[in-house]
Amino acid sequence: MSKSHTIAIHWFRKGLRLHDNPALLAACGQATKIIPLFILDPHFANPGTVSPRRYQFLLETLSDLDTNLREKYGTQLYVARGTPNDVLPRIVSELKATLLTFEADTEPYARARDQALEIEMKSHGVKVEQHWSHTLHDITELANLCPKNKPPTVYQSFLKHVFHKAGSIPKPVPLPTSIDSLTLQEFQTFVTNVPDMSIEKGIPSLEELGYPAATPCAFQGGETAGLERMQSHLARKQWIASFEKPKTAPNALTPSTTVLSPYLKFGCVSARTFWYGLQEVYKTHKGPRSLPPTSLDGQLLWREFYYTSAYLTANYDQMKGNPICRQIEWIDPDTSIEASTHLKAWQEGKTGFPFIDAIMIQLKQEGWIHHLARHAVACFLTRGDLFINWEHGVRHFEWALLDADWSINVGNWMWLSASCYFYQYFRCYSPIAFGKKTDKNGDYIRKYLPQLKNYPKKYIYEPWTAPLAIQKEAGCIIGVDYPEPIVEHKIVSKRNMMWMKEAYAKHNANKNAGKKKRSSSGGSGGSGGSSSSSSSSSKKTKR
DNA sequence: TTAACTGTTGGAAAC
DNA sequence: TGTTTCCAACAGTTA
Repeated sequence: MSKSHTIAIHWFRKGLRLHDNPALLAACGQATKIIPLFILDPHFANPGTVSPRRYQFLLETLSDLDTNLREKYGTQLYVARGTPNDVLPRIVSELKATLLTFEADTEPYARARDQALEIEMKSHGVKVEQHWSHTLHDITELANLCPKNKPPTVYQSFLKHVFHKAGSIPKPVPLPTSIDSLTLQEFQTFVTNVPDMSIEKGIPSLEELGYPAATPCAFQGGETAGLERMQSHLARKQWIASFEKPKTAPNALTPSTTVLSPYLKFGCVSARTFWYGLQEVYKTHKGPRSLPPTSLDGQLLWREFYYTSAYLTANYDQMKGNPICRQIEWIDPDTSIEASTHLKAWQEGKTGFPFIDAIMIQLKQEGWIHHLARHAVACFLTRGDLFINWEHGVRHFEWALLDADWSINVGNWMWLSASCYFYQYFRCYSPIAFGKKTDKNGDYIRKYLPQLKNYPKKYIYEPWTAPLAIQKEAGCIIGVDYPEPIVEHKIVSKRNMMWMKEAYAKHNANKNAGKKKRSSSGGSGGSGGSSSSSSSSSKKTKR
């Protein structure tokens, strides 16, 4: 079979795997020589926006990919430093490559980057091929199926009217049979004009990127570790078939869910491979299975839901100018000293509520917390207790989580803050009661807040209520060795519900005013006018 | 148009 | 110890 290209570059971004990688396979099918390339973009290689934990996970993933390319295909991963839109045109023209393949990406930064790149590549006479393999379906296809191209906000109707109309989910593609590449020496004889990309340096260490040295982590990055994790869970057929997310514990000492999210985020594990693995278990398992939304395949469907919603929503990651987001007058940490202190206490796990603080410490140490733990701390930061804008929560999670996924993270924050998708603001997580349901003894708190480990279980969730004698006996004085609670939950949560009620009333008033205006002006056709204008007048004083 | 129904995962008290 | 009931009551969908 003759191939129409001599040299192709397969650019790894997400999709950091060899299995089910249609873009890589397309490169192998069309070109004689393939350059597997990763680019360390300074936009991401940045201690301010990516935690050391997640960067370590990424570097482990790159290292695993490199090893697999060497051992299975006799090639390697080439790692360049620089901005992709600068690096790629230079490499392409040095190597005289005529094909560039990569996996499609829906995030705004990636969309803008890829669009500019595609134009640039065309001017070099390079064919660009994007393949959809990060999600179950091509997100643009799902977006096109959305009625009036409106972002979905209700899961069940998304499934009914959008997802189930998209046809069957593409089957994972096979591994490449071979990947013929260039040796580093050959590569370097081609690439003579780009010394600053440091390709010969290979995969960097954390220190090279300005991070502290790597430390042991519960979750090892990479396709190999990800597939092993997936397989070991798929082998527990009864557990897989009966899985119901709301029934798993946020404060289990070993994770009560799969922790495949970091691997799905980086594409170490293919969502489709996991999907079909699950379907195989459901098919062969005797007895009933749980169903979406709470089942494991239901979790993958949530992912499609948020990706589609994010793709169709302008200004998705902010409140202002975001058409699906309630406009709420949150207390601003930039102008309120108290709110800024509160935000900092929340980030550092020093709120004085052990359940909240233990979660925030686990997040910092391990880079992963259970979904319901995310609920508890997100509710606490926003409508539950501190009444701080969810955007601050997004930013902290975006920095700290191994699985930080823009579409899902932002969506969950809007959900929890009752800004979109979920509106029952009077249902509020208690920072004291919620954790007790699954951990009466407070073992989770004892693990992550060792200063409290000797507290009697009666007081472990609210240590400030313990008599001084007991505090002394436990070796931890509240206000000295562990903070006093920064707010009185009962009082602020009631106050916040009132504020939420006001914000909702205002929203409805604006909506109705908009309706009236439209009907009186004779329905001039122009849609979506309701986005702005809610927060203008009448400033409440909140401090 | 209206009204009933539904929405992945609440808390606290009563049984 | 586990299940039921009340609390106070929103938005989006469907009949």
